[in-house]
Amino acid sequence: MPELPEVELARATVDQHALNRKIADVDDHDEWECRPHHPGDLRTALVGRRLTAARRRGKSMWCETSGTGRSRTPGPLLGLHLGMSGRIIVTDRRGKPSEGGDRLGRFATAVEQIERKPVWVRFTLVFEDGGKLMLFDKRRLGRVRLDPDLDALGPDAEEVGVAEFRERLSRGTAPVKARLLDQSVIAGVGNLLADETLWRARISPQRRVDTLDRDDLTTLHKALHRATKAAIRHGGVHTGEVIGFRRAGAHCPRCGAEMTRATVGGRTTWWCPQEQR
DNA sequence: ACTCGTGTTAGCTG
DNA sequence: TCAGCTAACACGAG
Repeated sequence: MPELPEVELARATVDQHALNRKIADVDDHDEWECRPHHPGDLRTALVGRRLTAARRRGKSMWCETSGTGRSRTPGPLLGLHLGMSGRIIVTDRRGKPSEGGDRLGRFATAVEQIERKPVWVRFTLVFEDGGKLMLFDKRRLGRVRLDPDLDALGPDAEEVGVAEFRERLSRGTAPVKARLLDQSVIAGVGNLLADETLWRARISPQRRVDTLDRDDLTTLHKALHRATKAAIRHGGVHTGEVIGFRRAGAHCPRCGAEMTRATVGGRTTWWCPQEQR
């Protein structure tokens, strides 16, 4: 589920509903999700503080925290990574989930899921008012950590300018899709957003970056920007124009040619062999 | 039973 | 040393 658009929606939910509520308790028992911390570490670091801001770069999000008591010194950053299947759920004092930027009805499912699979709640902040911020993560590839290292991330895919994009993406000889997926080059592009972007730009995922000219890179930058914006607006990367056609026997929604599948950059990749060159 | 997967990363290779 | 690639991670879904 989570690529940049989903993480941005999660960040917006935290920003709108979880800030400035005092943290009364923390459930950080999941040693895998909270590694390398140990149970109680996050609790000790966070109880008594408030989240003061929700930030994001690529697929990584983090919250700034306040000082405790009289201390004005800010607390640690709380890093939240959704991994492959994580989602953030914030509830109010009555246990009702916040709507966030999400569609109607989605949170009803979230509540049902939590009730049906409480073990998939890997991390919880309990606020003084009784509400919670939960990381619900089926596959357990998400991560919670204090003061996460963000230095390895490239510029955010939604914000990077065309000149820097061209310069960073064109370095090396890898297939363009592998380069798009490399979070140290550009942060935020996942498997589906990469396929959507390349389809919009009419560029083959297998094209080596050293064969792309200036115009190709400009086109790609514009496609990435538009695909990302559209995904955020429509509620997730799965709403992309070509995503529903990433399956055997499907045909390109623009030209009708049969879609092709291969592994590129280590991930299952679908593209239109007619238009994407 | 067996394969696949919307993410990240340690470890290997040339 | 580095760019690039693979396997492994956890665990449910088909």
